[in-house]
Amino acid sequence: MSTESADPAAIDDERAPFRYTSALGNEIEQRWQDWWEEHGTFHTPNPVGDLADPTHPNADGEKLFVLDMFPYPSGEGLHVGHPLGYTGTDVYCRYQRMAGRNVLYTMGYDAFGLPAEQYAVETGQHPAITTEAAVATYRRQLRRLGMSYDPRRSIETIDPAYYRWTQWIFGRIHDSWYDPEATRHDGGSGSARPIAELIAEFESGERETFDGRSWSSLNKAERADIVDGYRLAYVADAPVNWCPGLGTVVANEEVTADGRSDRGNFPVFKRNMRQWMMRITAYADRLLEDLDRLDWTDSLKTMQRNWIGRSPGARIDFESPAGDITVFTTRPDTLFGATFLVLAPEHPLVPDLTTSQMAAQVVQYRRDVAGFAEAERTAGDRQKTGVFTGSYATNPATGKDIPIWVADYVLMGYGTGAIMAVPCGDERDFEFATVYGLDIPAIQEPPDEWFERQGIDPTLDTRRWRTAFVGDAPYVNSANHDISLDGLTSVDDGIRIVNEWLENNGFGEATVNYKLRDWLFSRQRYWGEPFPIVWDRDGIAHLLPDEMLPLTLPDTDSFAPRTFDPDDEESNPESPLDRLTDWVNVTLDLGDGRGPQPYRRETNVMPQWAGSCWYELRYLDPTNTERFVDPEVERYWMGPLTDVRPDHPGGVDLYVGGVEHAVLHLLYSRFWHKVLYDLGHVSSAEPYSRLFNQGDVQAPAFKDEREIWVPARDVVEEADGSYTYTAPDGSVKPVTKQWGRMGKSKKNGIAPETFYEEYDADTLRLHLMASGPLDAARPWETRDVVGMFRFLQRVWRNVLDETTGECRVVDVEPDAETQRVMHRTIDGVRADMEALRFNTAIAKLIEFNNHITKLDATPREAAEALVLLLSPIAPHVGEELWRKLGHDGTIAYARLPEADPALLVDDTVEYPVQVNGKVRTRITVAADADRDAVEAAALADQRLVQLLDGVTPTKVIVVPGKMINVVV
RNA sequence: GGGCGAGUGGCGGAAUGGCAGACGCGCUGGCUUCAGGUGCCAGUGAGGGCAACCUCGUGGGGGUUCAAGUCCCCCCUCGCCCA
Repeated sequence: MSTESADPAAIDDERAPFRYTSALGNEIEQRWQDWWEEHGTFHTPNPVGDLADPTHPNADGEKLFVLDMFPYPSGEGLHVGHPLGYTGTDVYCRYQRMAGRNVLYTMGYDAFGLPAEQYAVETGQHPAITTEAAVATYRRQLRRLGMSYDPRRSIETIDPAYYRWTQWIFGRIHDSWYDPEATRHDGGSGSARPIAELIAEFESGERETFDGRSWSSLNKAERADIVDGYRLAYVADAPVNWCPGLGTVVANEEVTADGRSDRGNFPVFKRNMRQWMMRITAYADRLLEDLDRLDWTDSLKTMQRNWIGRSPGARIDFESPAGDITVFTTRPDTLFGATFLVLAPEHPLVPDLTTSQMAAQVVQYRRDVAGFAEAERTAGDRQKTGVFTGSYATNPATGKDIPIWVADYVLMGYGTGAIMAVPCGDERDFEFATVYGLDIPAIQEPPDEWFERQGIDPTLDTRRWRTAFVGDAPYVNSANHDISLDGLTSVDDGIRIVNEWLENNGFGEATVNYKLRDWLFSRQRYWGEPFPIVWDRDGIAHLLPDEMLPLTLPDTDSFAPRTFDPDDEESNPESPLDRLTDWVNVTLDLGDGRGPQPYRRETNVMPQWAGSCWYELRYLDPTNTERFVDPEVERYWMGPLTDVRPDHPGGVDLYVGGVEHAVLHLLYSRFWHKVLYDLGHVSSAEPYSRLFNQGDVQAPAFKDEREIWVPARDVVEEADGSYTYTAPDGSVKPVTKQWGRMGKSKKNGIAPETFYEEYDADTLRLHLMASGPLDAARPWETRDVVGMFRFLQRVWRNVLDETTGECRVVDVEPDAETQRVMHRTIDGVRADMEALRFNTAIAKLIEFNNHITKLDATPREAAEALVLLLSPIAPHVGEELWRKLGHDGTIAYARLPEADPALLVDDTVEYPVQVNGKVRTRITVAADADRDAVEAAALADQRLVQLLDGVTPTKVIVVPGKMINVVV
C-alpha cells in the first residue's frame, strides 16, 4: 500500500466520526459481551437449590425452557450455517425475557465419539486435547455471536462430572425390566420396574421361569441368564453390524441404505456377536402412541412411525422335516393361497432343510448373495433369484405340502426371516412364482375395475394376470373343514377369522411385528463413556455401585482402535481398553456382601448417542452432586403443562435442531426419558414437547474430476464462468459447482470470523434471520449481507448524531401517523416473534425505521420502541442505543412496548373496488361505515359510474375492511 | 416403488380465499465526491401506450367461488425420508 489513495475510513471519520461502522460494531459487541459476562446477565434462577435467586428480575415470571441440539465440536470450528438455529433460539429467548418470562437457555457440547477419535488418531494427539480445543473454539465463536446462554449451566459429555450420571442412568436401565402388565404411576399400562422386584417374584415362585425350572434349582449363572433376558440393558448374541473399516460395530440407525457406515462409508457386515443392547423395542408402542401428544411436525412424526414400523399380523408355524418353521405375515387371511415358503439365505434352518441333491446349489446361492446389501436385495426392479431346498412344509390350512425355497428378497432382520409366499396377493411373491413356475392359485376375486386397469378380461386364471391383487375383494378357494372365508369381502374379517382359527388349533397367533430392533449399545472404541460394569470369574456382569462412579476413562497413548481391511468380514473387533490390563483386571468390593473379589472390567464403551440422551436434564441442575437433577427443579422446568392440554407430556418447551436427528437421537432420547419417567426420576413423560426443525444453509461446493470435494475457499470463478481449484501444491484443475448443505463433508463451510472484517455479529444475526423462514433451507450469498448492515446504520443514525455521537431524539409526542405506524409495528413484530417468524418481524422493523428516517426529528417514544423491538435480534446495538437513550443497566430485561389497540385501526379505510374481480378504482370511506354505506359510496364513485356505463350490477359484494367487488 | 414437502421477478423471499411480488440483494438513474468506495434520494414482474390507463402474469391442465399463489382433481419438476 502506498500513499496514493486515502484510507476510505478516514474520510468517513472526518465527516461522520460517529457513524456505525464495522469497526465500531465489533468494538461495541465485544464490550457488551464482556459486560454480560461480568454481570451474569443471563444467569437464570432455579426455584430451589444452588442456582435459586429470588431477586432475579424474572424469577416470578412464567418459565420457558428453550433448547438447541448441542453441537459435536469438530476441529474446523463453527461455520455460518451453525448459528442459524442457534440465533433463532437466542432471539426467541431474548424476546421472551423482555416479555417477563424466566427463560432457561444454555449450550453444551457432545464431545465423545468417532469423529473426535479419528481426528485425534490422524493428528497423533490425545482426543481429550483435540476435543477440549475444539470445544474452546466453539465457546469463543458462540460468545462472539452474542448468545445469551447461562454459562453456569453448560455441560460437556466428556466431563466425568457429567458422565458420572450417564453411567448412573445406564445403571438404572440395566437394573430394570419392562413389565407390560404393570400399571404405571400415571395410570397407563406397561412400565419399567426395578429388576429386584422381578428377582423377588422368581424367588417367591410368584413368577415362573420360561422353561418351568424352579428358581431354587438354578445356579447363579443360570439365574443371571434368565434375569438378563428381562433387563432393559443386556448382553446378547445378536446379529449386529460389524464394520471392519471402523473396527467397531454400529447401530442399525448408523448404517446407510446401501449397507455402509454413515461415518467413513465403509462396508458393514451382518454378524452374530455378543454385545450390549438396549431393549428399546419394549417401548415401541409407547414411543409410537405418545407421538400424538407432541407438538412436532407431521413429517418428523411420520419418520419416527416408519422407523418403528409397527405391523399387526400373525405368526404361523409350518411343519417341516427340520421342525416348525415360523413365519410372520401381515396377511394371515391369505394362508389358503400360500403355495411355498421362502427363507432368508441366513436362516438357521436352511442347512437342515437342504437335501443332499440340492446342497451344492444352496451353498453356492448363499455364497453368491452374501455380498449384497439389504437395499440391493429388496430393490423392486431387480430380478428375483432363489433356490429350492428340496424340502417341503405343510400348509396348516390346506394340509398340502408346499416347497421350501431360499431367496434373498427375504431378510433375516425382518420378522422371523421366513415368509409364507402368497403369489396371488403379493407382488414380490407373484414375481418369484412366475420366474420359477410355482403355483399361483387365486384366493380372491378382484373387482372388474382392477382387470380393466390391467387391460385383461376378468378371470381367476392367474396365468393371465400381470401382477398380484392386493385389497378388499370376495375370497375364493379359501376354506377347509373348519373355516371358510369364501364370499367374505373384507380383509379385516378374513384376518380375524384366520387368527382365531390359528390360535384355537395351535398353529400360530395374532402378533405385532416391529421394524425397530433393539439398540446396539456397545462400541469397540476408546473415546466414549466406560460401562460401569465388571465381570466376575463366572462370567456374570455386575453393576458398579453408585459410590464408585464416575468410572473414569483411563488415560493412555494407545487410544487408536484396531481397524481392519474394510472388506475383511472375518475380522473381529478389539477394544482399545482391552490393552490396559492394569485397568481391566481389578479387585473390588462391590458392597454385595461378598467382600473384595477379582473382576474384569467391561472394555466396550458407550456409543456417541449416550451423552445426548439426557443432556437437557443436566442443564436444569448442573451443580447438583447428589442427583442427576433435583425433582423439584425438573418439575418446574419440564413438568407437564396440564393447563395447556390435559395430555401434555411435559418436556422442553421448544427444541430446535436439524431434521437429520429424526430417528437416531430423538428416538434414543425419548426411550431413556421414558425409562426415567417410569422409575419416577422425572415428572415429564417426554423430553421435548415441541420440536422445530431449522433449515440448512446451503453454499457452493466444488468437486474435481474424481468426484472428490475440494475446499471451496480455494476455488475461483474464471472469466468464462467456469471454476478452477488451486491445490496446496500449486496445481490448478477445473472443478464443477454444486449447491450443498454447508459443512465439513462438502468442504464448503464459511467461518463467521471472515465476516467480522467487513461487518459484525449483529449484522450476521440479522441477515440469518431475515433471509427466510427459520425452517427453510437457504443459499448463502455473502453479498446479500450488506442490506442488514445498512439497516443498522440507518437505525443508528435515527438515534445518534453521526458527527457528534450525541443522542438526537426529541422529547415530543410523535405525530398521529407515526403513532399508528409505531403501534402497528409493535403489534406485528410481537406476533411474528412469538411465532418464530423473524424474517417478517425484521421487514416490519425496517419499514418502521424508514418511516422515522423521513421525519425531521426522531421522537423519543418511537426510538425506544424501535430499539426495544430490535434488540432481541441485534442485541449489541440494542444495548448500546439503550444506554445512549439514557437508561442504566441492560436492555435484556427491559419490558417490551405494548400496542394500543385503539391505534391499530385507521379513521378511514381505502377500499379497492373490483369489477368482476379486477381492481378498477379505489374509494376512501370512514372506518366505521357500515356495509350499505360502503356499497353506496362505491356505486357513487365517478370512475365506477363511468366504467359501468349505465349497466346495473347484478351483485355487489362488500368485505368489511377489505374490498368491494361489483359483479355485472 | 411408497410417504412427506416445495415450485411466486435476475436472486433470497412476502401475502387469515379478498389490491400478487412486503422487506432485502442486484440492477438503472440522480445527489455527495478530483476519483473509486461508502452514504443518501428515486425507479425496477413482462408487454403495449405521449398519457390517464390497458393486456398478460404465482410449474402445466382442469374445477369450485363474486373473488384462487392460497381450496379440490390430474400431470410435470425438484428436495427430503423410507424402500
